Amino acid sequence: MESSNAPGGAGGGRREATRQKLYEAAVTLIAEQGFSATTVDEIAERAGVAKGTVYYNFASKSVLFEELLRHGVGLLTASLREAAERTAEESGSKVDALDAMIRAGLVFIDRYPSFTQLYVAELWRTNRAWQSTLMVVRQEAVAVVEDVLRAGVEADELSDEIDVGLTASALVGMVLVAALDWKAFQPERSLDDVHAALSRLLQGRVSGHR
Amino acid sequence: MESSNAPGGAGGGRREATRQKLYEAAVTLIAEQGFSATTVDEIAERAGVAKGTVYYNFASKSVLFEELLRHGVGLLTASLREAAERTAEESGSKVDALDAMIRAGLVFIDRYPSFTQLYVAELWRTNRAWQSTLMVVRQEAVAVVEDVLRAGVEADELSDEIDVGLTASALVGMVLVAALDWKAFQPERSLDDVHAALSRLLQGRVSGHR
DNA sequence: CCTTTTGAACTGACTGGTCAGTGCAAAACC
DNA sequence: GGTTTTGCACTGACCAGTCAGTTCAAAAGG
Repeated sequence: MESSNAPGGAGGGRREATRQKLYEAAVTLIAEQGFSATTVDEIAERAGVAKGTVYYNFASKSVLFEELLRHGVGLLTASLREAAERTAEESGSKVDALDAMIRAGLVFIDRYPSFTQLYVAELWRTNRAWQSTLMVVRQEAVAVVEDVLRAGVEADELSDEIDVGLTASALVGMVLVAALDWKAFQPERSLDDVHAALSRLLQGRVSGHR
Repeated sequence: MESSNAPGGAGGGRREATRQKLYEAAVTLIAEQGFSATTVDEIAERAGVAKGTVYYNFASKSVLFEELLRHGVGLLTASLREAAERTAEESGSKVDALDAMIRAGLVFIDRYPSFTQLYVAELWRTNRAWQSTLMVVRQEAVAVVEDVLRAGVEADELSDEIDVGLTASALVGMVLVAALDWKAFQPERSLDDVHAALSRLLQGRVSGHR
């Protein structure tokens, strides 16, 4: 017996493929309608599986959502960290690293706009079942930015008067909102274009005549 | 909304008072749970009125929500515009005006955190009944920031290379996310403190050694 | 008296979750 | 090799509960 299942990690198991389909179906539906307005029947239908399959793969609707959150933010965090490290090797400049992370953030949002939207919509809610999951996962992502900021201060490349936590939040917000507006209202613009505008803002070349 | 009254347009009619109570009840519940997860019974109960009263005052749950959105963003827009105009009279500097608007934004979020949260959660959704309302109302608010940016470019106080629309989005995002994180994770910090950190970011005193 | 509110009962549609049963490919057996 | 068994993955009808919205007679309120 011992037939199918995924040994080490992401194999091509039938199970894993089904879960992936369910993630993809759930992410767009929940982004559009919100968690509560999205029914399990809809998710199953869009994924092309039966409702029972959803409950075979996930303990409940909430659990499906929580695992989806973890999955998505995991991708983002890895991408940010990779961008920061790659830049660190090449240039050593922390401002360059921040800039690279901004780009990585934009690339992520460009690829997974629905996930981003859903994440933003749920992040500041209180009293929800998955709130603790959300907090943990948020901290993981923000911490990557904070680390770079802190390193920048230590390298005397950034002012030591900055508030690391708040500045990290503000930078994340800047990218998040600009990117969501981009995808929502001007999807034809290029990523480079958007990146350039945000770079300018980051490097303080907005106020102060050039 | 959240706390006090400030009806904005009406005297102390009994009807208006009831609507106000319903707004206040709805805004916190929907911010916490989302629109779909919030029941009309809950809203009525928290407002201290009978369910029939909700339907006497609003055609439906959605209409209540839409009018709530209009009401809230109206307050924000007025506040932003007022801050910009007041600063314009006093100093004439557009950067000062932006700074004043940042503060006005923070004050608003400080006073109505639930409304802000609910607004963010709904803003980028698609295919929802109130989407057009939301777009209109968003544009009203962003336009205030854009106007100041444009004036700043014309006065040669800001670089003419900036992208007005995107920069406005980014600034709004910066304030929004920083403020929501502030209220959610460090509510004990003072508004001045947060404002100072954001001012620094606005004026590009982060990168570049002082 | 005319407007507003009450409060409880009712409906009809919808939803999360369940469960007995099916299909099928690898494993065990002869 | 051919047959039988095993159990994973999946199915979809079904159930018990929930909710938006309606109705209405009666009570405040002003």
